[in-house]
Amino acid sequence: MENNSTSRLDDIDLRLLKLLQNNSNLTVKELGAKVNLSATPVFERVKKLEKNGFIKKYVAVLNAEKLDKGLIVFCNVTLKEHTREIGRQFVKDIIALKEVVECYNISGDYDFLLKIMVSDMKEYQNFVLDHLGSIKNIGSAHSTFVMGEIKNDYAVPI
Amino acid sequence: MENNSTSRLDDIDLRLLKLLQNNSNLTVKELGAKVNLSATPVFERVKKLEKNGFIKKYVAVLNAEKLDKGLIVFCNVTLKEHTREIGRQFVKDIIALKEVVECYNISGDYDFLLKIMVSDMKEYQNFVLDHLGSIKNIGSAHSTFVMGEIKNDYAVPI
DNA sequence: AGTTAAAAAGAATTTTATTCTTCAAATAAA
DNA sequence: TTTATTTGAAGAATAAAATTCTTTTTAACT
Repeated sequence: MENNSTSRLDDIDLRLLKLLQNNSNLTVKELGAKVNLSATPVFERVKKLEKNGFIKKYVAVLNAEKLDKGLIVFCNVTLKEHTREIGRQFVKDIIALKEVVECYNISGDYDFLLKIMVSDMKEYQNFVLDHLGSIKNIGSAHSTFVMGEIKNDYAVPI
Repeated sequence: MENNSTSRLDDIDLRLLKLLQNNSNLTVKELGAKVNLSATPVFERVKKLEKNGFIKKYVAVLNAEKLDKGLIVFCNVTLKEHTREIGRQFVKDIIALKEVVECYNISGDYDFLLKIMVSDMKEYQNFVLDHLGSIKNIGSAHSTFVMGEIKNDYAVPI
């Protein structure tokens, strides 16, 4: 079992994380030039950051518009009942819907916040009627449409 | 200027995109094994996907909890006035706030939806008082706290 | 069938990641 | 203050990957 005390981050580790969450294709040599180290220590630091779970994975960020998923909708939903079993089933159902790219259990008037990506209004309508609508125990659903994306870093603010 | 007609995606391209948005560290050889091609055509296809803008960038996904940014807050805000100039200034101010990792211009009762990442309630309070509070022309702000993250793919549903 | 263009494969090359060994600095013990 | 001991970094050597180049196959068209 890994202990947190084995992995204290110094300033250089943080700078490496910041650089990598903006561009993970930087070579260890390029990273080294930015943090004033040679390739080897950079390599070892990055491997350690991966091993200790600070870096979860490496992914390609795709262009949603070019892939015809340009309409983002936030959907607030409430459940009719709040038993553990009903919550569990809802979560299971939601995870199966590929259009739902994020889902959070939230405080306030609603129980869950979903972020949904589709091509357009028509596809969203179909999604609600065919998929969301058939999930059991949804009490209410309130959709908010994204008119413009101002900022999306895909980054933890460190 | 690139034209869309120059870049029609076939089934293999789509499979490559799906694979890469889950794990961009797969080698061209590994990708090839999954789509039944050798390294070279996979390499050429991926380069083309990058060049044509289907792949925006490659990033490391960090562990927010381990980096002490485990509290996610969605904040709905309205502006007092809706002139172009006031909107422009708000956007400029928001972009400068590193805690705001996403920002959308939305339909409905509010004007903007912000996704904010901080360590805990105390830090959120400070963020609201010191940063959000000092932005001009905010009419109202309504915070929704994330109690649990159910799903977060960082992926376009293709 | 024969010609041409596009896509794929395989070999060759270059670049990068990875490992290994050595060195220097910092820390702890004496 | 000196002497071990550990830690982090550097540089060289190696392995693996990306990238390029050439050849072959496939598919479309005449």
